[in-house]
Amino acid sequence: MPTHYQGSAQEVLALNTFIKFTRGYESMTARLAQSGVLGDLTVSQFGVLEALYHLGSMCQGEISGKLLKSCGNITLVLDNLEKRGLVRRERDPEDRRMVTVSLTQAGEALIAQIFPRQVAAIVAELSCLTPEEQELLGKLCKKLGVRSSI
Amino acid sequence: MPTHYQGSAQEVLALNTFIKFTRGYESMTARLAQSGVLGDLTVSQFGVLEALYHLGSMCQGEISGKLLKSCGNITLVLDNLEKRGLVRRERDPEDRRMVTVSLTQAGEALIAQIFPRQVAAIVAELSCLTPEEQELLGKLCKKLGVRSSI
DNA sequence: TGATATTATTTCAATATCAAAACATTAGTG
DNA sequence: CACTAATGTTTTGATATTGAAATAATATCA
Repeated sequence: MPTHYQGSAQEVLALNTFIKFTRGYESMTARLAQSGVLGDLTVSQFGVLEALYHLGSMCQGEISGKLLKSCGNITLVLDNLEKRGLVRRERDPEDRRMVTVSLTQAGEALIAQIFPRQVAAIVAELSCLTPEEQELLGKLCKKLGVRSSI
Repeated sequence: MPTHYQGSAQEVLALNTFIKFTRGYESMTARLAQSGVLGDLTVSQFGVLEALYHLGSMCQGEISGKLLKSCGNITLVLDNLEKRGLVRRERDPEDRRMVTVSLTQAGEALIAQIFPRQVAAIVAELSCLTPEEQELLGKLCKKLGVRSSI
């Protein structure tokens, strides 16, 4: 479904690229989410557990930064994870403004079980690209991602 | 921030590609949303207006399909657009299960004003890639998008 | 024709998400 | 020390999003 927009060649190219990029991302992540690999975790909950698992305990602001989500959002996601006993929150005794978040045993066990399955699902999703194509896609996306505001 | 996962070369490549892809998409769309180009429209509302603008009136199920969103979601987004007088809903007299959605004059005027600005913002976002790179990115993303479940 | 299946939309409950305001705590400065 | 920044988190109100259940309308077929 290319754009119907009547614009310059540059505009049409950029728009079509944007549409394919967006649809590629959205359809891929939708398939991953629907694959059942995450069990009853939401994508956000998985993201938080995965960050804590691989990077270790950190405060909420750091989680917010890593996942590119607002602090208010992280507060809610952590509330839900805490209710289920998957993470623990502790006020930092050094600086009582901050809350240090860490995985509980249950949280660590769960993410240790789910993460490899998610990796397998991602490998399968990307298997339609050769290793060279994956490398290339990564490089192009990196250029789009890092752009500090010009 | 590459993956910290200790896996096979294939797994590490796929994961790193996935991370760059995700971050490229999320940081780019976050910048577009924050650019102010959309005024007080949300991204979803813009998506609906844009589809109606370029593809013409259609029923809710079609909108849902084009935007890859659930029908329940589209119902809500349309409620909000309808409150603002930007779209009109009419039961299809041929098949009264369906609701045909069309732009009002106000809706058409608004999207006609906003769309070119959004195009300009997208062109600017993609300007860090050469036309050849954009072409290539589009091709790679298309492979990821169209994959019917293997 | 009448029972059943299919299709389109809405409703509901839960989670996500943001921006802005409110709070709490710490840091800095005169 | 007291007043003011700045920082980190929570709260609030609005919109988004899904999946499942509920509704409504149409199609099918015995």
